[in-house]
Amino acid sequence: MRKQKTDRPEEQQRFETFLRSRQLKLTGERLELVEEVFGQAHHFDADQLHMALKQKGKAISRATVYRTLDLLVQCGLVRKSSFGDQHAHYEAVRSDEHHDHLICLNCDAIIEFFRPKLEALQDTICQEYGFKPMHHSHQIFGLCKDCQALETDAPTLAHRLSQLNV
Amino acid sequence: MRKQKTDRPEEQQRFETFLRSRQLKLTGERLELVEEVFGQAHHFDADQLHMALKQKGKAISRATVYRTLDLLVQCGLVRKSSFGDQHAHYEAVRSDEHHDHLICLNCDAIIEFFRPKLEALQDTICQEYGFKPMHHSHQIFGLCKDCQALETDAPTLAHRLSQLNV
DNA sequence: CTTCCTGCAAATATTTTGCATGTGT
DNA sequence: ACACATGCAAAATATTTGCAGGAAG
Repeated sequence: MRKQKTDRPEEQQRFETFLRSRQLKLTGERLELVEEVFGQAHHFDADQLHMALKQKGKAISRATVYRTLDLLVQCGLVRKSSFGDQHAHYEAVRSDEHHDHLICLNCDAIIEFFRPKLEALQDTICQEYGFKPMHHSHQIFGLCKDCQALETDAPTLAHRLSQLNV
Repeated sequence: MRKQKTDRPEEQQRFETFLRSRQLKLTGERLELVEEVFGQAHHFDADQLHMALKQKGKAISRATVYRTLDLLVQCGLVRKSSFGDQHAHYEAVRSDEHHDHLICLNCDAIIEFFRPKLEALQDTICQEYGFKPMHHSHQIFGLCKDCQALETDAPTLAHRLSQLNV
C-alpha cells in the first residue's frame, strides 16, 4: 500500500507531480532512486548511485538508473555536469539557486560558488555579441586550501591538468 | 629526405623541438597531422580530423590520431575541450591568448570571447576561497544572433538544452 | 487490460591498449 | 641496432536501446 502524499519528502512529491503530468508511472524503483539521490551528500555519478543502491539491497539496474536520472534532470530535481573526466556527474538540486564550481585536482573536492557580479558580466558579454544565453557552465580547476598546504605530487597534477578536456 | 627546418611552418618546428626534447620521433604521420590540425578552421573532433586526413589520401589510423593529438595537447599546440556532448573537441592554438566560448545550440557556431575583467573576477573569487586556480572553463550556451532571427525548433532546442552535461 | 516500466544483454560511441611489424635517429 | 611508432584488432568505459516479461493506472 502506498503512503499518503504528505508522508513523502518534498522531492518525491515534486517527482510524482512531474510523472503524472506526463502520464508516466510512479514505481518503487523511481521512488528509491530519488530517495538515494537526495540522501547523497552533493555530487555523485551514475555508478556511485548504482552501487549505493545495491549496497542497500535495492538492486536497480544500470539502465533504470540512467533512465531515471534523465527524468530527474528533465524535472529539474537533478543537475548533470561534466568535470573534464570521462563520465557525467550529478547533484541533487536542493534550491533553485544556480552555482558554479571550483574543483580541486588533488582531492576532487568540489566547492560551489555564486557571484551575481559574474553573472551580470556574462550577460553584458552576451549582449555585445547579440547572443541569447540559455545556460552556462563555469568551472575553475586548481588546488583547494588544504591541498596547497600538502606536498602534492607535481607530475600527477600536471598529468591531470593536461588531461582535462574542458 | 627531410626539408630544412626553415621550410616548415612555425607549428611544425615547435612540435619538432618538443619531440626532440623528449627523445620522440619526427614521423611523417605526425607532421601530416599537425599540418591538417593547423589547416582546420578552428574547432574539430578526432573523427573529423581522421576523415579529413583520409580524404587527402593520408590514411592515418585512429589510434595514431588520438596518440598524436595527446602529444600536441602536451606540447601546447592544441587545446582540448568538452562542449557537453559525448566527445572531445580540439582546436589549434594560434596564439597564447586564452579565450572562452559562446556555443549556439541551434547551429553549433562557436564564438570565442576574452574579457580581462571576467578573468580578474575569477581570481578574486578564488582568493576568497583560498583556492589556487590552474585552469578554467567558461562556456555559455544559447542562440547566436543569426539563429535568434530564424524560427528555431523549440522542442529540439529544449532537448539539446536538457541534454547538456555541463 | 492497456500503457508504461524493468532487467537483461547487446549495441553504440569514444578512446585506449597489447602486440607484431615497421621506421627514424 | 635500438628505441620508439604504427596499424590492427581487442579492450575499456560510459551510456543507450530492443525486447520479453512484469507492474502501475
